[in-house]
Parts: sequence; C-alpha cells; structure tokens
Amino acid sequence: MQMRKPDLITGINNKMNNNNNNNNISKNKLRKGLWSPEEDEKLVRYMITKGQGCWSDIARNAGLQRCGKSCRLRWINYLRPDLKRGAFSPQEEELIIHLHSILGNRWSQIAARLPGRTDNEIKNFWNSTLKKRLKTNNNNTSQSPSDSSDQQIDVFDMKNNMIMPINEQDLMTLCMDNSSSSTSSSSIQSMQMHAMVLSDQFDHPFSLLSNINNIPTCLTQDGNMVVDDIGLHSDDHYGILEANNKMGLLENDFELPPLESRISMEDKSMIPLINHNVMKSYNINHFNNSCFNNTNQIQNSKVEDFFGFGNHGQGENLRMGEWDFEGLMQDMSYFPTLDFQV
DNA sequence: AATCATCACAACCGCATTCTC
DNA sequence: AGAGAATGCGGTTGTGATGAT
Repeated sequence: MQMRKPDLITGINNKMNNNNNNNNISKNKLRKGLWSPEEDEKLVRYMITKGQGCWSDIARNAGLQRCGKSCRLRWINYLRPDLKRGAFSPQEEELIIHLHSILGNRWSQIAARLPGRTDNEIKNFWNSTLKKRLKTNNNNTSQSPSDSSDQQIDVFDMKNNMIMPINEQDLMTLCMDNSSSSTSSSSIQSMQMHAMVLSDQFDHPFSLLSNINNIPTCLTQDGNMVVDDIGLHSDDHYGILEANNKMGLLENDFELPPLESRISMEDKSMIPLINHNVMKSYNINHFNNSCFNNTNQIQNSKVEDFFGFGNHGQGENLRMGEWDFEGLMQDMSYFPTLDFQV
C-alpha cells in the first residue's frame, strides 16, 4: 500500500521527476514522498551490486535524487531482501506484546528480536492494532482488584530508614531507564537502583522471566549480599549473607564499569524491595554500575557469573537503559516457535 | 451511489548519538 | 578537542483502502 504522493516538498521536483531525467533535476532539490518502482529498482540494484556503504554516497551513486536518509529508510523498511512482510503471526503478536511490556517503545530493540520485521513495521502494528486491542482487554478486566497497574511495591528508603510504597508503573519506569525516565513521582525520580532486596509481596509482572534461576539477589549498602531462595532468610523478608563468603568463588574475574558511570552510594538512599525475578532482567551494566562497585570482592566478579547469562561478546557493553536481552532471551522458552535472531 | 469515519502503513521530521576529519 | 556529517531512533503525518451509514 502506497500512501504519500511523490515529491510533496516542491512542485519543481514533481515535474522534474515526472520527466524521469536525473540530469535535469536541480542539484539542491531532493525528491521526497513515495518511491517510484524505478527508484526502488535503482536502489536495489545498487545495493546488490555494490553493497552497503555511506548512504549519501549510495543515493548519489545510484542516481537517486534522494537524501541518504531516505534511501536508508526505504532499504531497511521496504526493499531489504530478508524482510518477511505479510501479517504478523499470533506468536509474533504475543512476543511483541511481551517485549513491549518490558521495553516500552524501544522499537528497534523489539524488532531485533523479530527476524524479518522492522521497527517501523512493529511500531505501526502496535499503534494501529495491538494498543487498541490491549486497551479493550484492559477495559474488560479493569474492574478486577488485582489490576497489576495499581499494584503497590514497597521501596526501602535507606536515608529515612523507612519503607514507602510506589506503584508498579513507577518502579518499572525506574528500572527501565533511570536516565530518561518520566516517572510520575519526584521522589521516585530521584531514586537510583543500586541494590535489590527481595520481597515476597511483589508478584512480578514479567512472567516470562520467571524461569531464570540460581542468582544471588543483590548487595546492601555495606557490601553485604542479600539473597533469596537459598534458605538464608534471616527474617520474614530477606536474609543477608556476607559478600566475602558468597563471592569467594568469583573474585578472579575482574571487570569494572567506566569510572564516570559508577554511582556513588552516598548519593543513593532508596533501595527498592522487589522480587528477585524482576531484578534479573535489569541491565547488566546497571548492576555493574550500581550494585557491585562498593565492594572490592564484588568488583572482582563478572555479572554474568552471577546471573548465568554469559551471552555477550567480549567487551560488549549495553547502554544505560537497555536491558540484557541476550540473557533474557536465552531463558525465553515461552516462544518456542520463533527463531530469535541476535 | 455518495459521504464520512476509521484503518493501515509508508515516509517524513526532529533529535540524539556516533563517526570522521 | 570540537565541529560537522552520518546514522539511528521514536514520534508523527498524510493518504489510499476499506467499512459503515
């Protein structure tokens, strides 16, 4: 389906392109709007024979009166031979919904998990179809008292030594990306995730993460380690194990985050109390940055050792705010029919 | 048949980040 | 180091197709 009329930007372009004579086209006027079959053919032929390179060069050398950006978009979203096209399968739909529940509108990251699909395609599908469908579904179930969007999660304020509740949405936003979050509460905005303590009260929203096991939970401010599921609870909610003891096996592998990304523990006063399953999905660097920088013993450890992800290339870094999908997807037996592409 | 509303999606825009010189 | 170019990303727009009235 083609929508935009070609060359909306200038009437000059329109006339010139109708003549289909590249030599006559003004050097400064680039064509916009719909791509003609001829343009597509030029771009495809060029890409197949010459391969990818600088997009502005491609546009020029392929004889296209388009900016490089436009060529890139056309190729990535429409002309690429590995595009799947066609309707989304139910499995794809479900995966998009799940990924979106974790990632939000990070379309490119979602698309990276759907072979043959583009971020634009997924974004359009979400905005035009899935969002409405989910909204309808939510309306049907919104009367339920167990509506997860209203679920309160206790967060421990270390400065004031008290527990305060926040809603799940705020916590998820906080967890997703503390550099660009737009949480509704200023107190939450000021929080930084630097340690996790388990809490049985939070029945995590990420069911797909629930089969990740065998991790220690996190660290407290003084370098102690908080653990769960290994029978070391010291009271009703959590237990503390001396990090020295727990980390003894890991101290030979040393991997430190860049200095500038480390977070001063003094600046952080809030520790969320959340289920360890949620914590597992956090950005690995996030833990490097925030959890493990305060204890020498822990600094000597790789996070992969803790979480068993180990799927990153050497030296690979995730940006702040990204999630560790490599590790996450390893554990996603939830969608057995999909061929995940990394 | 005509009109209007909605859907679907290609493509654009602006901004942020990364790269290159 | 920094300025400009290139690239990538997410939000938004515009319009043909389709359905409802």
